[in-house]
Amino acid sequence: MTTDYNPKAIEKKWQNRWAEDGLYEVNEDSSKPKWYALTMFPYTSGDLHIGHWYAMAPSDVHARFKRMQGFNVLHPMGFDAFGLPAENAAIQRGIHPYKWTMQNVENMRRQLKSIGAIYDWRREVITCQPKYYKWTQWFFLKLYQNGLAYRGKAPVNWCPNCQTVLANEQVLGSGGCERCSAVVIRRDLEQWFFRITKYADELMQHEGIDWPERIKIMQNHWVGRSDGTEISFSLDHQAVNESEIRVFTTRPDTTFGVTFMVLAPEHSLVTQLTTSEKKAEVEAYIAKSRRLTEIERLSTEKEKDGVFTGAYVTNRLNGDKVPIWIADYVLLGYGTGAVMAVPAHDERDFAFAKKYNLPIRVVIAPPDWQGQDLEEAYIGSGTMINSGQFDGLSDEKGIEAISDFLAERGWGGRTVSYKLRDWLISRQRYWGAPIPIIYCDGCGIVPVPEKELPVLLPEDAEFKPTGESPLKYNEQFVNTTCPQCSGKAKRETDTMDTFMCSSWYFLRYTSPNTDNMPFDENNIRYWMPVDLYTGGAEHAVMHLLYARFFTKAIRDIELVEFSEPFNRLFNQGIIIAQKQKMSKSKGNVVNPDAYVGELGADAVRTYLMFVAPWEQGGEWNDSGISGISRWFNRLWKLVINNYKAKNENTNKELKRKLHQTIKKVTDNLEAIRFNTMISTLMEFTNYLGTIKKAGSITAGEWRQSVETLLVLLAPTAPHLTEELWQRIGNSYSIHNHPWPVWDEELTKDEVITLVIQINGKMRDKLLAPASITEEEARHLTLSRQKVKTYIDDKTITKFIYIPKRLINLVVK
RNA sequence: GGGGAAGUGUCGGAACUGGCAGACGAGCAUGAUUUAGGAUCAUGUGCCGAAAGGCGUGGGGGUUCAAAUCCCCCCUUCCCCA
Repeated sequence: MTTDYNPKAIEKKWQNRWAEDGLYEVNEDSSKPKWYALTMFPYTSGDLHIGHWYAMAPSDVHARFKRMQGFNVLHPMGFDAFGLPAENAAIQRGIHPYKWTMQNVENMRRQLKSIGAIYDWRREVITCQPKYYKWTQWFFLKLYQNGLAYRGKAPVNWCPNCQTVLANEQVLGSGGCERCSAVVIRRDLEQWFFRITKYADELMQHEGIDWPERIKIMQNHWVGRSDGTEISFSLDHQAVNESEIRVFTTRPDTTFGVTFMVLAPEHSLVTQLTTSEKKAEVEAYIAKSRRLTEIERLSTEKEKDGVFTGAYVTNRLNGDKVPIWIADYVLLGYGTGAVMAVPAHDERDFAFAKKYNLPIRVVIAPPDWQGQDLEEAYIGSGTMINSGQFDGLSDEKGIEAISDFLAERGWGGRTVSYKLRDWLISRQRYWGAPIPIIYCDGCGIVPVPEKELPVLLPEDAEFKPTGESPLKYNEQFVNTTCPQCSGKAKRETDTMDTFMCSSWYFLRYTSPNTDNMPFDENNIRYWMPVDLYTGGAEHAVMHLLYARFFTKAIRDIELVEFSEPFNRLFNQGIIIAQKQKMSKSKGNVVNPDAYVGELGADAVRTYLMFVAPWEQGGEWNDSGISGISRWFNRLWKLVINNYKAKNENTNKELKRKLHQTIKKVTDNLEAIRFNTMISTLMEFTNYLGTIKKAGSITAGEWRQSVETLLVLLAPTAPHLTEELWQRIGNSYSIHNHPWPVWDEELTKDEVITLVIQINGKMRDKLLAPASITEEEARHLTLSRQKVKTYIDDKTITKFIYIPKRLINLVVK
């Protein structure tokens, strides 16, 4: 039976067979080492594009490799199914979010199956299903009971178009909404928060986990720990109870240079402090700054402006009266919402002082400074001056000395500040997990009892084009009774940020059908933590930081025993087309289904891995994928057509090439270097091609070589190899075949090429046995005719010999 | 402005701890074969040069017997943050 390679037919055939046999069903098995290979689950957008393939196909290859190596491999798949687009579809097209989402799931599941991955669909997780979000709510209650969830008022990013709160990460650099681009404004709302800041320091520690350096750096920037000093300025004001205003600074050594103070416009003391003649001006300024986004306020492009409140504080170190200003470059949420301004030594303060003609007092002497006015802020180091008893100290020593001095007198001291803020999880939306909280006039905030979970989303919700949450107006949902006093009460109508759903889905895969707990303890102990987590780098600070926080939080609640969910993280790059990111508007979107239909899933999988290093991302190119197709066709014929041996002696070179190939393919897979792994397999195929023509190995060697090649290629091209495996008369399934091992001794070359350089330039080559000594090499080199013409009448001043590599003669 | 990654043929990309630059694939060229197909096979393909040879990894300098790889300065691109 010799037919042509027909990927369409064989792929369908084997996918059906594998599904029928449950070949990839995975169960806990303590007799095998486990391997948890996780790919970030996709959002239910409706269509599996080439970017999904780029994320999923290579990770499946790696998981299959581990499986063949004898690991019990969990490589699950599911759907991140809550989120705004489903709700927009409901508003625009009148289709219920659940229906829209599940239709998308159907389609994407079908497309996912065409990849030919080892997903065990019995373990599928869909976050919008009640059996899943019941446990999302349960975790909320656990966090609440343990003081890690709280309700608070806070200025939030509000998109007037979507009518919802956005996380900082969801606001574009331009200050627009991530989804609709409308200008985001600031607004105060009662919200639910998770106390992620409690874990700020632990989140900056990545010891013991193998993550890309740049992701760790990005997370640490996001947490933004800054060690500094808090300084109290005394306040004496009849309208205000407080007797001080505290500021945070990393430069307490410049405290004698403070010439004004700046408060955030939202600072709680501003209204009381403002004098009557300044009131109108201040109020106008506050109104103006409310319209600006945080990004705009902090932008270095924007000129710093502000308003004097008419009030003063006193600098305790030198008794100076310091005027209090407000300016929008100071944020309430960072530090104390107040900064001491030292124009001589801070760029922003300098610009501000120049603009409003405020004094500039130098307290750190710049090099060669003669007392003249500064042209610009001096932010470098130097000796303290104009600082009373601290004069003469270096700025470094001054930081210590002043901090200590303040601490002794109770005027402040060393402290730590973070950029990280608590995680705001409330969303004024329908399509998310409802926050399981009830508000009772008598009892206050009452958590929904566990036995009443899940708090279901009402099916009869009405989706208004205004975008307001339908839950708010659903009487049946809102009105309830208090679990404590049985009186009339109202439900929380906000739902949870979908990052909450994705903070624990990897736990659910271990026990997707456990119904009395979110997961089975034994299964968690068996599978977790994830051994290899792969996905896009765009999740560096959001999902990955939240998932780490969540894990640490439930560790402290004693639900799990580990601190880090993902041992090794790997970020794949982005697949582009025609030098650009793919997008519908550019019309350069590559549709994987079309290529799968024509050239096969195996070719698409292989091409995506071959095109470039996975972490780098690559450009889709039609002639590139046809190169893979050609290789498969050649391989097909090579294996199918009979081999005629013209030699009965075993071939040492073949054995060496075979073992070198096994070694390189294995090492490359382990290191996640798929492109070179594939080129190694191509080289071996080409080598077998020349062997076949010559008939230079025995029939037994031929069979062994072909079988090994198929096994090595099996993770990459699972359908093609299964078909050929069967056609050469081997038993089903190649995917249960153990991974080949190599013999290090057999990989070593017996004959080596020594490169001969003269003065560092390559002039000649020498074939020699690997066992050659330096003396022999020198002798052989000097007797070469070509070498003689170069050294001629010159003298050899140096003879460099690098065993098995080269000889370099330095001549004069 | 700060942080990170990267610059290698016509293109995607190889090159282990410094040791033959350009593996593998694409493209192109020539030839073979064929019931003109985006098939298959063979050969060639960094640049200059007739050749000998010389020059070549963004640019400039340095270390070294030897640099794509290490160090310093500069330029460009991309990503993240402000």
